[in-house]
Amino acid sequence: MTVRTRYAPSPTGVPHIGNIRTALFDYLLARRHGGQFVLRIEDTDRTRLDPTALPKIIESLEWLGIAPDEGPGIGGPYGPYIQSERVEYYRGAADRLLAQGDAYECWCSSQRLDELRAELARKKLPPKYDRRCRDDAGRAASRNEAEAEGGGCVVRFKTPLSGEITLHDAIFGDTTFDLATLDDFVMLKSDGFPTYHLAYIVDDEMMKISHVLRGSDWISSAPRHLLIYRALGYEPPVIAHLPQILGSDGSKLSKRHGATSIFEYRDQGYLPDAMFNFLGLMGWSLDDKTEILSREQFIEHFTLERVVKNPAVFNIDKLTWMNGVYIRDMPLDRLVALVAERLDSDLPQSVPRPVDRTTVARIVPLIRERIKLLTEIKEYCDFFFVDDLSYSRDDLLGKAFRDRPADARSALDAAVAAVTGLASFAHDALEARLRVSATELSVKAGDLFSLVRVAVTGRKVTPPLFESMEILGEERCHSRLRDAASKL
RNA sequence: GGCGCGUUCGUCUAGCGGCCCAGGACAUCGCCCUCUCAAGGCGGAGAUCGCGGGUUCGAAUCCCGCACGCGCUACCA
Repeated sequence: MTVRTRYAPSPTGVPHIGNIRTALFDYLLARRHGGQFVLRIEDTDRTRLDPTALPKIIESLEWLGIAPDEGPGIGGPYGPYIQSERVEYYRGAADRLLAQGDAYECWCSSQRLDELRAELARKKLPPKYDRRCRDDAGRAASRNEAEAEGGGCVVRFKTPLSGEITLHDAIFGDTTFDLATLDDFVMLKSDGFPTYHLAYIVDDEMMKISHVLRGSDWISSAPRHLLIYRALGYEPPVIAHLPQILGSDGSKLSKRHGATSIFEYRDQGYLPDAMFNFLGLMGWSLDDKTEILSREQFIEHFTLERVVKNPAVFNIDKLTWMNGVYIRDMPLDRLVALVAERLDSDLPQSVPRPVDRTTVARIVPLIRERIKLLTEIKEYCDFFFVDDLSYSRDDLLGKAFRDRPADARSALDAAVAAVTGLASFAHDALEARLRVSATELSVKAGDLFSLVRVAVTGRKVTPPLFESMEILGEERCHSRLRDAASKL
Protein backbone atom coordinates (compact mmCIF):
# COMPACT_ATOMS: atom_id res chain seq x y z
CA MET A 1 0.00 0.00 0.00
CA THR A 2 1.27 3.43 -0.88
CA VAL A 3 1.24 5.76 2.06
CA ARG A 4 -0.49 8.98 1.16
CA THR A 5 -1.12 11.64 3.78
CA ARG A 6 -2.67 15.03 3.49
CA TYR A 7 -2.63 18.30 5.30
CA ALA A 8 -6.08 19.80 4.93
CA PRO A 9 -6.35 23.23 6.53
CA SER A 10 -9.18 25.68 6.20
CA PRO A 11 -8.07 28.92 4.62
CA THR A 12 -9.30 31.10 7.45
CA GLY A 13 -6.16 32.95 8.49
CA VAL A 14 -2.49 32.48 9.19
CA PRO A 15 -1.21 28.95 9.75
CA HIS A 16 -1.36 27.98 13.40
CA ILE A 17 1.49 26.20 15.12
CA GLY A 18 -0.74 23.25 16.05
CA ASN A 19 -1.83 22.72 12.48
CA ILE A 20 1.73 22.89 11.30
CA ARG A 21 2.70 20.15 13.74
CA THR A 22 0.01 17.98 12.17
CA ALA A 23 1.37 18.83 8.73
CA LEU A 24 4.86 17.90 9.90
CA PHE A 25 3.72 14.49 11.12
CA ASP A 26 1.87 13.97 7.83
CA TYR A 27 5.03 14.82 5.97
CA LEU A 28 7.17 12.58 8.16
CA LEU A 29 4.87 9.60 7.80
CA ALA A 30 4.72 9.96 4.03
CA ARG A 31 8.48 10.34 3.69
CA ARG A 32 9.14 7.48 6.05
CA HIS A 33 7.27 5.13 3.73
CA GLY A 34 8.27 6.70 0.46
CA GLY A 35 4.76 7.96 -0.15
CA GLN A 36 3.22 11.30 -0.96
CA PHE A 37 2.21 14.25 1.14
CA VAL A 38 -0.65 16.25 -0.31
CA LEU A 39 -2.08 19.64 0.49
CA ARG A 40 -5.81 20.11 0.22
CA ILE A 41 -7.70 23.29 0.97
CA GLU A 42 -10.96 22.85 2.87
CA ASP A 43 -12.80 26.02 2.02
CA THR A 44 -16.37 24.81 2.39
CA ASP A 45 -17.23 27.42 4.98
CA ARG A 46 -17.82 30.38 2.72
CA THR A 47 -18.38 32.70 5.65
CA ARG A 48 -14.95 32.32 7.18
CA LEU A 49 -13.02 32.41 3.94
CA ASP A 50 -9.80 34.44 3.84
CA PRO A 51 -8.58 34.85 0.26
CA THR A 52 -5.04 35.61 1.41
CA ALA A 53 -4.73 32.40 3.39
CA LEU A 54 -3.73 29.96 0.65
CA PRO A 55 -0.41 31.59 -0.26
CA LYS A 56 0.37 31.84 3.44
CA ILE A 57 -0.30 28.16 3.96
CA ILE A 58 2.02 27.23 1.13
CA GLU A 59 4.64 29.70 2.30
CA SER A 60 4.59 28.27 5.80
CA LEU A 61 5.13 24.73 4.56
CA GLU A 62 7.95 25.81 2.28
CA TRP A 63 9.57 27.75 5.08
CA LEU A 64 9.52 24.70 7.32
CA GLY A 65 10.90 22.64 4.49
CA ILE A 66 7.93 20.32 4.16
CA ALA A 67 6.54 21.37 0.81
CA PRO A 68 3.74 19.09 -0.38
CA ASP A 69 4.05 16.75 -3.35
CA GLU A 70 0.58 17.53 -4.61
CA GLY A 71 -1.75 20.41 -4.04
CA PRO A 72 -3.16 23.66 -5.33
CA GLY A 73 -0.63 25.42 -7.52
CA ILE A 74 1.54 22.32 -7.48
CA GLY A 75 -0.65 19.92 -9.37
CA GLY A 76 -1.00 16.18 -9.11
CA PRO A 77 -3.14 13.40 -10.49
CA TYR A 78 -6.05 13.81 -8.09
CA GLY A 79 -6.96 17.46 -8.42
CA PRO A 80 -8.52 19.82 -8.05
CA TYR A 81 -7.15 20.16 -4.51
CA ILE A 82 -9.52 22.89 -3.43
CA GLN A 83 -12.84 21.71 -2.10
CA SER A 84 -14.90 24.56 -3.50
CA GLU A 85 -13.92 23.23 -6.93
CA ARG A 86 -15.15 19.77 -6.10
CA VAL A 87 -18.75 20.37 -4.99
CA GLU A 88 -20.14 18.07 -7.69
CA TYR A 89 -18.49 15.10 -6.01
CA TYR A 90 -19.99 15.89 -2.63
CA ARG A 91 -23.39 16.45 -4.19
CA GLY A 92 -23.03 13.10 -5.93
CA ALA A 93 -22.17 11.32 -2.70
CA ALA A 94 -25.07 12.98 -0.92
CA ASP A 95 -27.45 11.97 -3.70
CA ARG A 96 -26.29 8.42 -3.39
CA LEU A 97 -26.88 8.38 0.34
CA LEU A 98 -30.27 9.94 -0.23
CA ALA A 99 -31.17 7.27 -2.78
CA GLN A 100 -29.95 4.50 -0.48
CA GLY A 101 -32.05 5.82 2.37
CA ASP A 102 -28.98 6.68 4.49
CA ALA A 103 -29.75 10.36 4.37
CA TYR A 104 -32.69 12.70 4.15
CA GLU A 105 -33.51 16.26 3.31
CA CYS A 106 -34.20 18.45 6.28
CA TRP A 107 -36.26 21.57 5.75
CA CYS A 108 -36.24 22.81 9.30
CA SER A 109 -35.48 26.51 9.56
CA SER A 110 -32.51 27.68 11.56
CA GLN A 111 -34.98 29.54 13.70
CA ARG A 112 -36.75 26.32 14.60
CA LEU A 113 -33.42 24.67 15.30
CA ASP A 114 -32.39 27.50 17.59
CA GLU A 115 -35.63 27.27 19.50
CA LEU A 116 -35.27 23.54 19.77
CA ARG A 117 -31.78 23.86 21.22
CA ALA A 118 -32.93 26.50 23.68
CA GLU A 119 -35.79 24.29 24.75
CA LEU A 120 -33.52 21.28 25.26
CA ALA A 121 -31.03 23.37 27.17
CA ARG A 122 -33.81 24.54 29.47
CA LYS A 123 -34.70 20.92 30.17
CA LYS A 124 -31.01 20.08 30.58
CA LEU A 125 -31.20 17.63 27.76
CA PRO A 126 -28.47 17.01 25.16
CA PRO A 127 -28.85 19.49 22.27
CA LYS A 128 -29.73 16.99 19.59
CA TYR A 129 -31.82 17.55 16.49
CA ASP A 130 -35.29 16.07 17.06
CA ARG A 131 -35.37 14.32 13.67
CA ARG A 132 -38.58 15.95 12.62
CA CYS A 133 -37.71 15.56 8.93
CA ARG A 134 -36.56 11.99 9.29
CA ASP A 135 -40.00 10.70 8.48
CA ASP A 136 -42.10 11.65 5.48
CA ALA A 137 -44.87 13.40 7.36
CA GLY A 138 -42.64 15.66 9.36
CA ARG A 139 -40.54 16.47 6.33
CA ALA A 140 -43.58 17.39 4.28
CA ALA A 141 -44.76 19.74 6.98
CA SER A 142 -41.36 21.39 7.31
CA ARG A 143 -41.09 21.69 3.59
CA ASN A 144 -44.37 23.51 3.30
CA GLU A 145 -43.28 25.97 5.95
CA ALA A 146 -39.91 26.43 4.33
CA GLU A 147 -41.30 27.01 0.88
CA ALA A 148 -43.73 29.56 2.23
CA GLU A 149 -40.79 31.46 3.70
CA GLY A 150 -38.37 30.81 0.88
CA GLY A 151 -36.08 28.61 2.98
CA GLY A 152 -33.91 25.82 1.62
CA CYS A 153 -32.95 22.41 2.85
CA VAL A 154 -29.90 20.58 4.11
CA VAL A 155 -29.06 16.91 3.82
CA ARG A 156 -28.71 15.04 7.07
CA PHE A 157 -27.26 11.62 7.69
CA LYS A 158 -29.79 9.09 8.96
CA THR A 159 -27.89 7.85 12.00
CA PRO A 160 -28.98 4.44 13.29
CA LEU A 161 -31.06 4.86 16.44
CA SER A 162 -29.16 2.22 18.34
CA GLY A 163 -26.11 0.03 18.22
CA GLU A 164 -22.47 0.94 18.58
CA ILE A 165 -19.50 1.65 16.43
CA THR A 166 -15.81 1.32 17.21
CA LEU A 167 -13.02 3.62 16.18
CA HIS A 168 -9.70 1.88 15.69
CA ASP A 169 -7.22 4.66 16.18
CA ALA A 170 -3.54 4.12 15.41
CA ILE A 171 -2.56 6.21 18.40
CA PHE A 172 -5.48 6.19 20.84
CA GLY A 173 -6.50 2.59 20.31
CA ASP A 174 -10.11 1.44 20.24
CA THR A 175 -13.00 3.58 21.37
CA THR A 176 -16.57 2.39 21.16
CA PHE A 177 -19.39 4.88 20.78
CA ASP A 178 -23.07 4.38 21.49
CA LEU A 179 -24.98 5.42 18.39
CA ALA A 180 -27.96 6.43 20.49
CA THR A 181 -25.97 9.43 21.74
CA LEU A 182 -25.35 10.72 18.22
CA ASP A 183 -27.76 12.80 16.23
CA ASP A 184 -28.56 13.25 12.56
CA PHE A 185 -25.78 15.58 11.52
CA VAL A 186 -25.72 17.82 8.48
CA MET A 187 -23.62 16.68 5.51
CA LEU A 188 -24.74 19.13 2.88
CA LYS A 189 -25.56 22.71 3.77
CA SER A 190 -28.35 24.75 2.22
CA ASP A 191 -25.82 26.72 0.17
CA GLY A 192 -24.89 23.48 -1.59
CA PHE A 193 -21.51 23.16 0.10
CA PRO A 194 -20.73 20.08 2.15
CA THR A 195 -19.71 20.06 5.79
CA TYR A 196 -16.29 18.81 6.77
CA HIS A 197 -17.64 15.36 7.56
CA LEU A 198 -18.78 14.54 4.05
CA ALA A 199 -16.19 16.50 2.12
CA TYR A 200 -13.03 15.08 3.63
CA ILE A 201 -14.26 11.53 3.30
CA VAL A 202 -15.14 11.87 -0.36
CA ASP A 203 -11.83 13.59 -1.07
CA ASP A 204 -9.69 11.16 0.86
CA GLU A 205 -11.29 8.30 -1.02
CA MET A 206 -10.79 9.93 -4.41
CA MET A 207 -7.28 11.08 -3.58
CA LYS A 208 -6.36 7.64 -2.26
CA ILE A 209 -5.32 8.95 1.14
CA SER A 210 -4.10 6.08 3.30
CA HIS A 211 -3.63 7.82 6.67
CA VAL A 212 -5.70 10.53 8.29
CA LEU A 213 -3.83 12.55 10.92
CA ARG A 214 -5.71 15.24 12.80
CA GLY A 215 -6.01 16.79 16.24
CA SER A 216 -7.54 14.76 19.05
CA ASP A 217 -10.38 17.25 19.25
CA TRP A 218 -11.80 15.32 16.30
CA ILE A 219 -12.18 12.07 18.18
CA SER A 220 -15.74 12.92 19.18
CA SER A 221 -16.74 13.30 15.54
CA ALA A 222 -15.10 10.10 14.41
CA PRO A 223 -18.19 7.88 14.82
CA ARG A 224 -20.03 10.05 12.28
CA HIS A 225 -17.19 9.54 9.88
CA LEU A 226 -17.19 5.80 10.41
CA LEU A 227 -20.89 5.78 9.58
CA ILE A 228 -20.29 7.63 6.33
CA TYR A 229 -17.43 5.37 5.25
CA ARG A 230 -19.71 2.42 5.81
CA ALA A 231 -22.71 3.87 4.01
CA LEU A 232 -20.61 4.89 1.05
CA GLY A 233 -18.91 1.50 0.94
CA TYR A 234 -15.44 2.94 1.47
CA GLU A 235 -12.60 1.17 3.21
CA PRO A 236 -11.66 3.62 5.98
CA PRO A 237 -8.06 4.87 5.97
CA VAL A 238 -5.81 4.47 8.98
CA ILE A 239 -7.05 7.08 11.43
CA ALA A 240 -4.62 8.64 13.88
CA HIS A 241 -5.56 11.41 16.26
CA LEU A 242 -2.71 13.54 17.51
CA PRO A 243 -2.46 14.97 21.02
CA GLN A 244 -3.29 18.64 21.29
CA ILE A 245 -0.78 21.42 21.73
CA LEU A 246 -1.67 23.54 24.72
CA GLY A 247 -0.79 26.97 26.04
CA SER A 248 1.11 27.44 29.29
CA ASP A 249 -2.09 27.35 31.34
CA GLY A 250 -3.21 24.03 29.93
CA SER A 251 -5.93 25.33 27.67
CA LYS A 252 -5.97 25.22 23.90
CA LEU A 253 -3.08 27.23 22.49
CA SER A 254 -4.32 30.67 21.52
CA LYS A 255 -3.23 34.24 20.99
CA ARG A 256 -3.11 35.12 24.62
CA HIS A 257 -0.39 32.50 25.17
CA GLY A 258 1.87 34.40 22.78
CA ALA A 259 2.65 33.66 19.20
CA THR A 260 0.54 31.02 17.52
CA SER A 261 1.35 31.91 13.95
CA ILE A 262 4.30 30.16 12.37
CA PHE A 263 5.32 33.45 10.77
CA GLU A 264 5.68 35.17 14.10
CA TYR A 265 8.34 32.64 14.99
CA ARG A 266 10.06 33.05 11.67
CA ASP A 267 10.11 36.82 12.13
CA GLN A 268 11.40 36.54 15.65
CA GLY A 269 14.42 34.75 14.30
CA TYR A 270 13.67 31.09 14.81
CA LEU A 271 15.20 28.82 12.21
CA PRO A 272 13.16 26.33 10.21
CA ASP A 273 15.49 23.50 11.22
CA ALA A 274 14.99 24.25 14.89
CA MET A 275 11.23 24.56 14.48
CA PHE A 276 11.15 21.27 12.59
CA ASN A 277 13.10 19.54 15.33
CA PHE A 278 11.09 21.09 18.14
CA LEU A 279 7.68 20.44 16.62
CA GLY A 280 8.76 16.92 15.75
CA LEU A 281 9.23 16.34 19.47
CA MET A 282 5.78 17.63 20.41
CA GLY A 283 4.11 14.32 21.05
CA TRP A 284 6.77 12.10 19.57
CA SER A 285 10.16 10.99 20.78
CA LEU A 286 12.88 8.73 19.50
CA ASP A 287 14.08 7.39 22.83
CA ASP A 288 14.90 8.49 26.35
CA LYS A 289 17.70 10.89 25.50
CA THR A 290 17.83 12.19 21.95
CA GLU A 291 16.81 15.83 21.64
CA ILE A 292 18.56 16.98 18.49
CA LEU A 293 17.62 15.07 15.36
CA SER A 294 18.26 15.87 11.75
CA ARG A 295 15.45 15.84 9.23
CA GLU A 296 16.85 12.58 7.90
CA GLN A 297 16.77 11.00 11.36
CA PHE A 298 13.17 12.04 11.84
CA ILE A 299 12.22 10.52 8.52
CA GLU A 300 14.11 7.35 9.24
CA HIS A 301 12.60 6.78 12.67
CA PHE A 302 9.16 8.36 12.70
CA THR A 303 6.32 6.01 13.60
CA LEU A 304 2.80 6.56 14.86
CA GLU A 305 3.47 3.94 17.55
CA ARG A 306 5.75 6.37 19.33
CA VAL A 307 3.28 9.23 19.35
CA VAL A 308 1.95 9.86 22.86
CA LYS A 309 -1.70 10.41 23.73
CA ASN A 310 -1.42 13.18 26.26
CA PRO A 311 -1.46 16.82 25.24
CA ALA A 312 1.72 18.90 25.28
CA VAL A 313 2.27 22.40 26.56
CA PHE A 314 4.19 24.53 24.10
CA ASN A 315 7.49 25.28 25.82
CA ILE A 316 9.05 28.25 24.09
CA ASP A 317 12.13 28.25 26.32
CA LYS A 318 13.11 24.89 24.96
CA LEU A 319 12.50 26.03 21.39
CA THR A 320 14.76 29.00 22.03
CA TRP A 321 17.49 26.81 23.45
CA MET A 322 17.22 24.51 20.48
CA ASN A 323 17.44 27.45 18.10
CA GLY A 324 20.74 28.38 19.74
CA VAL A 325 21.98 24.85 19.16
CA TYR A 326 21.14 25.10 15.49
CA ILE A 327 22.79 28.50 15.17
CA ARG A 328 25.98 27.14 16.69
CA ASP A 329 26.01 24.02 14.55
CA MET A 330 25.17 25.68 11.26
CA PRO A 331 27.83 25.92 8.53
CA LEU A 332 29.60 29.23 8.95
CA ASP A 333 28.89 30.59 5.50
CA ARG A 334 25.16 30.02 5.93
CA LEU A 335 25.15 31.87 9.22
CA VAL A 336 27.12 34.70 7.63
CA ALA A 337 24.45 35.03 4.97
CA LEU A 338 21.67 35.04 7.57
CA VAL A 339 23.41 37.58 9.76
CA ALA A 340 24.12 39.88 6.82
CA GLU A 341 20.51 39.65 5.74
CA ARG A 342 19.34 40.45 9.22
CA LEU A 343 21.65 43.44 9.54
CA ASP A 344 20.49 44.77 6.20
CA SER A 345 16.97 44.83 7.53
CA ASP A 346 17.55 45.77 11.17
CA LEU A 347 20.29 48.41 11.15
CA PRO A 348 19.35 52.12 11.16
CA GLN A 349 18.74 53.87 7.85
CA SER A 350 21.98 55.83 8.13
CA VAL A 351 24.06 52.71 7.57
CA PRO A 352 24.81 52.06 3.88
CA ARG A 353 23.39 48.85 2.38
CA PRO A 354 24.20 46.18 1.80
CA VAL A 355 26.49 45.81 4.79
CA ASP A 356 29.98 44.65 4.00
CA ARG A 357 29.94 40.85 3.83
CA THR A 358 33.64 40.54 4.56
CA THR A 359 33.19 42.36 7.82
CA VAL A 360 30.17 40.24 8.65
CA ALA A 361 32.22 37.12 8.03
CA ARG A 362 34.74 38.31 10.61
CA ILE A 363 32.03 39.18 13.15
CA VAL A 364 30.01 35.99 12.98
CA PRO A 365 32.53 33.73 14.76
CA LEU A 366 32.44 36.21 17.64
CA ILE A 367 28.70 36.22 18.09
CA ARG A 368 27.54 32.80 16.98
CA GLU A 369 27.63 31.25 20.41
CA ARG A 370 26.08 34.30 22.00
CA ILE A 371 22.84 34.45 20.10
CA LYS A 372 19.83 32.20 20.35
CA LEU A 373 17.62 34.23 18.07
CA LEU A 374 18.41 36.04 14.87
CA THR A 375 16.76 39.13 16.32
CA GLU A 376 19.58 39.39 18.85
CA ILE A 377 22.14 39.99 16.13
CA LYS A 378 21.67 43.73 15.97
CA GLU A 379 22.23 44.18 19.70
CA TYR A 380 25.52 42.39 19.51
CA CYS A 381 27.13 44.03 16.56
CA ASP A 382 25.52 47.27 15.53
CA PHE A 383 28.54 49.19 16.84
CA PHE A 384 30.60 47.78 13.98
CA PHE A 385 28.41 49.68 11.55
CA VAL A 386 26.92 52.61 13.42
CA ASP A 387 29.19 55.59 14.09
CA ASP A 388 27.42 57.66 16.70
CA LEU A 389 27.34 55.56 19.82
CA SER A 390 24.82 56.56 22.39
CA TYR A 391 25.81 55.68 25.92
CA SER A 392 25.58 57.60 29.14
CA ARG A 393 28.38 58.85 31.32
CA ASP A 394 27.21 56.43 34.00
CA ASP A 395 27.47 53.54 31.58
CA LEU A 396 30.99 54.57 30.72
CA LEU A 397 32.19 54.94 34.29
CA GLY A 398 30.54 51.79 35.45
CA LYS A 399 30.86 50.67 39.03
CA ALA A 400 34.63 50.78 39.08
CA PHE A 401 35.05 54.45 38.14
CA ARG A 402 31.79 55.77 39.45
CA ASP A 403 33.41 58.00 42.05
CA ARG A 404 36.58 58.86 40.19
CA PRO A 405 35.94 60.20 36.72
CA ALA A 406 39.38 61.76 36.63
CA ASP A 407 40.96 58.33 36.95
CA ALA A 408 38.72 57.09 34.18
CA ARG A 409 39.87 59.89 32.01
CA SER A 410 43.54 59.17 32.55
CA ALA A 411 42.86 55.49 32.00
CA LEU A 412 41.31 56.28 28.65
CA ASP A 413 44.24 58.47 27.74
CA ALA A 414 46.57 55.66 28.68
CA ALA A 415 44.50 53.27 26.60
CA VAL A 416 44.85 55.47 23.56
CA ALA A 417 48.59 55.59 24.05
CA ALA A 418 48.74 51.85 24.61
CA VAL A 419 47.03 50.95 21.38
CA THR A 420 49.00 53.42 19.33
CA GLY A 421 52.02 52.46 17.26
CA LEU A 422 51.34 48.77 17.20
CA ALA A 423 53.09 46.80 14.48
CA SER A 424 49.72 45.31 13.69
CA PHE A 425 46.35 46.15 15.22
CA ALA A 426 45.74 42.57 16.32
CA HIS A 427 43.68 41.32 19.26
CA ASP A 428 46.48 39.56 21.10
CA ALA A 429 48.76 42.58 20.92
CA LEU A 430 45.92 44.86 22.03
CA GLU A 431 45.18 42.69 24.99
CA ALA A 432 48.83 42.48 26.00
CA ARG A 433 49.27 46.25 25.82
CA LEU A 434 46.13 47.02 27.77
CA ARG A 435 47.04 44.54 30.46
CA VAL A 436 50.33 46.36 30.90
CA SER A 437 48.46 49.65 31.06
CA ALA A 438 46.21 48.34 33.75
CA THR A 439 49.18 47.33 35.83
CA GLU A 440 50.81 50.72 35.34
CA LEU A 441 47.60 52.49 36.29
CA SER A 442 47.09 50.19 39.24
CA VAL A 443 43.58 49.31 38.17
CA LYS A 444 42.16 45.87 37.69
CA ALA A 445 42.45 44.65 34.14
CA GLY A 446 38.75 43.87 34.09
CA ASP A 447 37.90 47.41 35.16
CA LEU A 448 40.03 48.93 32.44
CA PHE A 449 38.56 46.57 29.87
CA SER A 450 35.02 47.51 30.88
CA LEU A 451 35.83 51.16 30.44
CA VAL A 452 37.37 50.58 27.04
CA ARG A 453 34.48 48.32 26.08
CA VAL A 454 31.86 50.98 26.60
CA ALA A 455 34.05 53.63 24.98
CA VAL A 456 34.63 51.58 21.88
CA THR A 457 31.28 49.80 21.48
CA GLY A 458 28.82 51.93 23.41
CA ARG A 459 27.59 48.82 25.13
CA LYS A 460 28.24 46.95 28.34
CA VAL A 461 27.65 43.53 26.82
CA THR A 462 29.53 42.79 23.64
CA PRO A 463 31.46 40.15 21.75
CA PRO A 464 35.07 39.69 22.94
CA LEU A 465 36.60 43.14 23.24
CA PHE A 466 39.97 42.77 21.57
CA GLU A 467 38.70 40.81 18.61
CA SER A 468 36.05 43.48 18.21
CA MET A 469 38.66 46.23 18.32
CA GLU A 470 40.71 44.44 15.73
CA ILE A 471 37.75 44.42 13.38
CA LEU A 472 36.90 48.03 14.16
CA GLY A 473 40.47 49.04 13.27
CA GLU A 474 42.92 51.45 14.72
CA GLU A 475 41.37 54.64 13.47
CA ARG A 476 37.89 54.07 14.82
CA CYS A 477 39.16 52.74 18.13
CA HIS A 478 41.32 55.81 18.63
CA SER A 479 38.59 58.27 17.86
CA ARG A 480 36.05 56.48 20.02
CA LEU A 481 38.45 56.32 22.95
CA ARG A 482 39.17 60.05 22.58
CA ASP A 483 35.48 60.83 22.32
CA ALA A 484 34.90 58.96 25.52
CA ALA A 485 37.71 60.76 27.29
CA SER A 486 36.32 64.09 26.23
CA LYS A 487 33.01 63.26 27.82
CA LEU A 488 34.59 63.11 31.25
C1' G B 1 -26.28 18.24 31.06
C1' G B 2 -24.48 14.19 27.55
C1' C B 3 -20.44 11.74 25.18
C1' G B 4 -15.23 11.15 24.75
C1' C B 5 -10.05 11.61 25.82
C1' G B 6 -6.08 12.50 29.11
C1' U B 7 -3.27 12.40 34.11
C1' U B 8 5.31 10.49 35.39
C1' C B 9 9.95 16.60 38.06
C1' G B 10 7.52 23.88 36.59
C1' U B 11 7.64 22.20 31.03
C1' C B 12 8.75 18.35 26.94
C1' U B 13 9.43 13.33 27.70
C1' A B 14 11.72 7.78 28.78
C1' G B 15 9.17 3.80 30.98
C1' C B 16 5.00 -1.02 27.92
C1' G B 17 5.32 -6.37 35.72
C1' G B 18 11.06 -7.09 38.64
C1' C B 19 17.04 -3.44 35.40
C1' C B 20 12.95 2.45 38.61
C1' C B 21 13.06 4.46 46.44
C1' A B 22 11.84 6.48 38.28
C1' G B 23 16.27 8.06 33.26
C1' G B 24 17.14 12.35 29.70
C1' A B 25 16.25 17.51 28.02
C1' C B 26 14.65 22.77 28.82
C1' A B 27 14.16 26.15 32.71
C1' U B 28 16.29 27.04 37.73
C1' C B 29 20.46 27.10 41.53
C1' G B 30 25.86 26.53 42.73
C1' C B 31 30.98 25.87 41.23
C1' C B 32 34.78 25.96 37.31
C1' C B 33 36.47 28.57 32.89
C1' U B 34 36.59 33.92 31.91
C1' C B 35 37.82 41.07 29.47
C1' U B 36 31.49 41.69 29.68
C1' C B 37 27.81 38.40 27.92
C1' A B 38 27.43 33.78 26.16
C1' A B 39 29.04 28.91 25.03
C1' G B 40 31.28 24.80 27.53
C1' G B 41 32.49 21.50 31.89
C1' C B 42 31.05 19.70 36.74
C1' G B 43 27.41 19.38 40.48
C1' G B 44 22.59 20.41 43.21
C1' A B 45 17.52 20.89 43.93
C1' G B 46 13.12 19.18 41.63
C1' A B 47 8.01 13.55 40.37
C1' U B 48 5.21 9.82 47.54
C1' C B 49 4.47 8.15 38.91
C1' G B 50 -3.61 12.46 40.24
C1' C B 51 -6.33 9.76 44.52
C1' G B 52 -8.48 5.16 46.51
C1' G B 53 -9.16 0.12 46.02
C1' G B 54 -7.85 -4.48 43.90
C1' U B 55 -4.77 -8.53 40.85
C1' U B 56 0.35 -10.33 41.71
C1' C B 57 5.79 -13.04 45.35
C1' G B 58 6.41 -8.07 42.98
C1' A B 59 2.84 -2.30 39.70
C1' A B 60 4.51 4.04 37.24
C1' U B 61 3.40 -0.26 34.26
C1' C B 62 -2.76 -4.78 34.52
C1' C B 63 -8.22 -4.16 36.43
C1' C B 64 -12.14 -1.17 38.92
C1' G B 65 -13.94 3.27 41.11
C1' C B 66 -13.26 8.53 42.13
C1' A B 67 -11.14 13.36 41.35
C1' C B 68 -9.26 16.91 38.26
C1' G B 69 -8.14 18.83 33.37
C1' C B 70 -9.23 19.16 28.35
C1' G B 71 -12.18 18.35 23.94
C1' C B 72 -16.77 17.72 21.26
C1' U B 73 -21.89 18.65 21.73
C1' A B 74 -23.16 24.43 14.65
C1' C B 75 -26.13 24.49 7.91
C1' C B 76 -17.19 25.89 11.76
C1' A B 77 -13.40 23.12 10.64
